[in-house]
Amino acid sequence: MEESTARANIRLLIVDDHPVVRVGLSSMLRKQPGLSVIGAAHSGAEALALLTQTAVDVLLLDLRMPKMSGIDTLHALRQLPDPPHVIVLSSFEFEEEIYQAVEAGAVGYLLKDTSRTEIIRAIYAVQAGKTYFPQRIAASLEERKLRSGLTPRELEILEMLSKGLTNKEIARGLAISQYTVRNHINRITNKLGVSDRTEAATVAIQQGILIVSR
Amino acid sequence: MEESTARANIRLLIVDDHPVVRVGLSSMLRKQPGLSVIGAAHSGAEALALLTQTAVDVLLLDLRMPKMSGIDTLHALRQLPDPPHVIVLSSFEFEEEIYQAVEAGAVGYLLKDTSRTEIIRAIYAVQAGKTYFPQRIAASLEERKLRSGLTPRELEILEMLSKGLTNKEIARGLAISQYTVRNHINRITNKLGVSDRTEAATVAIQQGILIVSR
DNA sequence: TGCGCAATAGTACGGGTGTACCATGGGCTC
DNA sequence: GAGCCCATGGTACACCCGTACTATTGCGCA
Repeated sequence: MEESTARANIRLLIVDDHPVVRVGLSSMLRKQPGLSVIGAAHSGAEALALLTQTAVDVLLLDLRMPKMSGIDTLHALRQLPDPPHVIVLSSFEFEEEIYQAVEAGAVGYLLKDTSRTEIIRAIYAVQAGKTYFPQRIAASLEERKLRSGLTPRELEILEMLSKGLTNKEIARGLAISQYTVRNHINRITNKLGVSDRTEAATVAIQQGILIVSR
Repeated sequence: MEESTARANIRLLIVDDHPVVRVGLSSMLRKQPGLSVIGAAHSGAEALALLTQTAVDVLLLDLRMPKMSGIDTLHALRQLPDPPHVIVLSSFEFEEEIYQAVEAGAVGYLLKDTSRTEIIRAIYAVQAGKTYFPQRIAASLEERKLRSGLTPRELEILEMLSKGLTNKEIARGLAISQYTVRNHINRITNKLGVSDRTEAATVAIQQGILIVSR
């Protein structure tokens, strides 16, 4: 909780492992009346440490960071008594990533190619308790599951298939029949509108249905 | 050509579609003695227009931009009478991308999570006619082809296979025999150390051998 | 209670895939 | 010219895959 009347400023914390982005965001936001950038952390851990000492209203969080990812940080933030509103920053639009971030508690999402005005708009929106997603993303967040339409089981099999496992191997791994696996894969390729398992794997990666870990 | 004695400053041009990055780089570099940021373009086209009017020594170029990509911009730059030294900027380390950039004439490469000091070091290096690549990347640039070891033909087939084409379809597309295609694929899976065409596709995407266009 | 859906398992069949070979010709280098 | 790699084409064989069905079970929702 915070003193409600004595302060007009929204206190911001920037978390990004890229110096360029930290400097860029700070420069963009620090002289904006109504906002005050109280810090810029280079890691989720540093941000959490800062948050134990200082109250923060809105946190701008990079998703892709080494060691502790943005998603990890989001999970940790939820343990705090009075967590800030988190706007997630990402360089590319990777739907699975956005989806995970929202599940983990993010209330806003911005691509890094967003204008100063829109960033500020997003900050005010989330501070007011609203969510802020670019229209296209708001729609795709709803439609994402429907779009792929894959069931949990199908996603599981899709992931195994993309690793080069045969139907038999997948069947063994899941303790089901190879025929069932084949049926699942048949539904997967139908739903994705692709011709075979190979294309299913690449399309799934492209669409962010599958996350490739490097 | 440029007046050789009257100027000590290295003239920089920043090209990035992300306002955050433009502001960040400008802030980082503009007050550095010896450097002078003469502009920040949001597209390759804008940069090329600027270059017809002003001489630039070093160009900091984002690879991933809408419409005209960094690679496209590099190709266009090579047509200029006195092209600047280009340092390529990227958010992620995608080897195929770096490789293409180098082929297209980039002499330096920086991840966007690079420190101010290292960025400045890179600028001075390329201005002096040297190349600048983080050590790991310099090594991988050499080893990349060896690591995958794929021939041009194999890469071509790998790309087609990842789109779900069958051996016959690939054969038809390339006007060769399906047996030849199968032999190529056999060599591809052997070289990549994978079990089948599906895993070959996903591994190739992971390693940046294949670029997924969204 | 009944309907729909997900997950399961199966059969039948045609065609694709992967492996292990062998073989030839073109181009490049020593 | 010999040696090497690349691309090409082929045979034989075992196995995998994709499609088209059918069918059963269990869960959740109306």
